[in-house]
Amino acid sequence: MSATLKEIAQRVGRSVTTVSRALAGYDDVSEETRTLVRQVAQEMGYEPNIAARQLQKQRSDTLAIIVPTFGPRFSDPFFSELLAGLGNEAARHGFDLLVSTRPPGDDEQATYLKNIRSRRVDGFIIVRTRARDPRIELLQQHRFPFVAFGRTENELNYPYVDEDSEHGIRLVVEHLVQLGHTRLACLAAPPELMFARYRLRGFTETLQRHGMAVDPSLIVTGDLTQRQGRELAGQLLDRPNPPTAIVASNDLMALGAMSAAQERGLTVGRDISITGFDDIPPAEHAHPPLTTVNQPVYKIGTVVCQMLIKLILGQEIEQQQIIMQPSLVIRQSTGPAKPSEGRSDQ
Amino acid sequence: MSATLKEIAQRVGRSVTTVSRALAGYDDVSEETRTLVRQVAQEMGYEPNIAARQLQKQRSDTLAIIVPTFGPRFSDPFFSELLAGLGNEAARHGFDLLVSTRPPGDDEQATYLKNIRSRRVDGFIIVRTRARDPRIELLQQHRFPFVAFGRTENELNYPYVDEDSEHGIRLVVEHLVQLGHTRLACLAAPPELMFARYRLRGFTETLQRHGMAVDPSLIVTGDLTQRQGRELAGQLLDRPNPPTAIVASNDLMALGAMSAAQERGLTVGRDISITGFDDIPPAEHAHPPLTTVNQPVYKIGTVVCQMLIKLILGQEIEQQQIIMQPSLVIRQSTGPAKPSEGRSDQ
DNA sequence: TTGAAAGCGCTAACAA
DNA sequence: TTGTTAGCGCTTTCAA
Repeated sequence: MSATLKEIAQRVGRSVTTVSRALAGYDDVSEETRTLVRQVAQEMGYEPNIAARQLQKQRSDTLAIIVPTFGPRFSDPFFSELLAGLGNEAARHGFDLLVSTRPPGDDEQATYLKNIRSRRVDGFIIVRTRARDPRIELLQQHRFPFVAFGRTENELNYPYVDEDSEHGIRLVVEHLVQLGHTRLACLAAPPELMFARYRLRGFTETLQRHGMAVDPSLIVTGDLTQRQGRELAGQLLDRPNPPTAIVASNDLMALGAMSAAQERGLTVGRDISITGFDDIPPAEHAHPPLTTVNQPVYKIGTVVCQMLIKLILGQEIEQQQIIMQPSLVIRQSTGPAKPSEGRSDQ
Repeated sequence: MSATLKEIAQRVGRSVTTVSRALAGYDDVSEETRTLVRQVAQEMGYEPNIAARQLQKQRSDTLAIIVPTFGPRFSDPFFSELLAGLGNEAARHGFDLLVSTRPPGDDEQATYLKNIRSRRVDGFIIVRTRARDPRIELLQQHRFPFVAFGRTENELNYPYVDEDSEHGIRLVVEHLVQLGHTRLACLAAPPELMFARYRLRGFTETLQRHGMAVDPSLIVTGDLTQRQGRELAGQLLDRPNPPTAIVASNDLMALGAMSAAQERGLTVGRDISITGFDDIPPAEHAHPPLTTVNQPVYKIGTVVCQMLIKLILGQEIEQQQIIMQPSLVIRQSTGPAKPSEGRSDQ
């Protein structure tokens, strides 16, 4: 069906070697031969057999991302956007992107190992880094190329891109404090996720810096889904002395929290302030539009991808570790704290 | 680094062939040899080299999906979920999933051709079928395995899974008619997309069946994003004689429409009814929760994937064309039409 | 400027 | 039960 070098060679009356070199653009092929070969290759719709080339070159020109996710369904716009960034950049460099989802755990490790050993891919993109991340340890141990989106606890010496979550949340909290809020709740994320720690730390430290007490009962942990944001925020709001502002660790939970507030007849931005993190498209188009922290996910995807490809090609990387500064996007889901509102006791 | 058959062969003092067969589980290998080989392979962390196997077997055990998308960013939960369904099912059968995004057009075709000719993948998943779909024609012409999610205008004889959009919208419109609505608007989708046609047809035909006029000015076409849903619905609502219900072609636009209504001080489900299609997770957690049509996207992903793998393996497919029946999910974004409200003239 | 030969790691037909 | 041989399609020495 699709042509091989051999077939072209027969047609042009040259050896396979010569055809190969003509196509590869080597200059030790006569102008005449080169033109002829190229033309015939074109005519025959020649496209090199990937497997053969891989076997010979010991490279697959393929990148992999294994999205750590619980449950079969996942639908976070955050990931769609990251995938688009990674995929488009990979394509620009002639690389393919292999995507799979796998829950964290032993099976996950096995999948990495298998891909490494079978030479299935040339490098990995690691997302949602964990405090102590076995994936990174495994990859380092095998000296296998990878770039992470996120840091780890012990700050190993590996290439990563991350945004400064702590700073992002600081901006959020300061914005709320300026608006007069004093009872702030936090929808935190699972503490094994590094970004969750940074965001939580940004929350508590900024409050403390402003001389405000941190009420541990106002810090609850969710699984980053809209559903949980809605449930947990609901519980928070149903308490006798509810918070006047809710700082969510991601937009999805914030959006859920908005629903919870609205279900209780509250007007978001007036009766309660809610903030997110990520700035996914729905944040802008929610009602009211969500105040959040903009994280350039698409951009991060492209940068991560570029770094990984350089690593694979053995090129120099200018900067091995990149921290991007996120920015606060003030929309209408935040507003001044209501004058007195149930402070004091209770 | 990672072991090869040859290395194992040397260690166990057998030929490469024997090792290969022992590992493959052929029964023409002595029990003793088999055990030994397996054990050594295990010890050495052997994993077959994919490229070599592909080259030999002329199969890549890889599926590809090229998501047709305009602009670099895309973030539709619909696709995340479809990807999860496809990917998980593929993994179950030992297949990998290659994901890329490419805007419709010439470059798209070239990408398909390249993957076919280079034997990069064994089959394609086609999504968002178009009325006359060049991808399907190309693939058919090359006799290359594929399964589509969606039909085409001329209903070619190819394997597909689709949901009955026409029926889905019919359920929606009948629900609204029962609630007393008479001025229904439609946020349609680009007409080259087949599902857009079915949904629009479902809209107009159901209205007609109920003896209601179809006002062409109440049918506007959007690009399926939340942003456009918001803009177009806004325009609709700002008219002198606005609709009392808006039927959107997908959830994202419906969610945008809800924001538009709320920005204008309307209470969705009371002052105006809005419906979606897809039943993506945010639909359930919006405020108010969105009345929509449930489409089992994850499930469709798994079925499509199963069919494609059977096709590739040359197995019999029971049913080449599958139409799934979607179901109406009534939530709070729809409610009775307000008594009189600006009917008559204007 | 060209070609013969080897080999990437694997599987399979055939022979022993 | 095992091994020899060939070959998948390509790239890359090395020699001519």
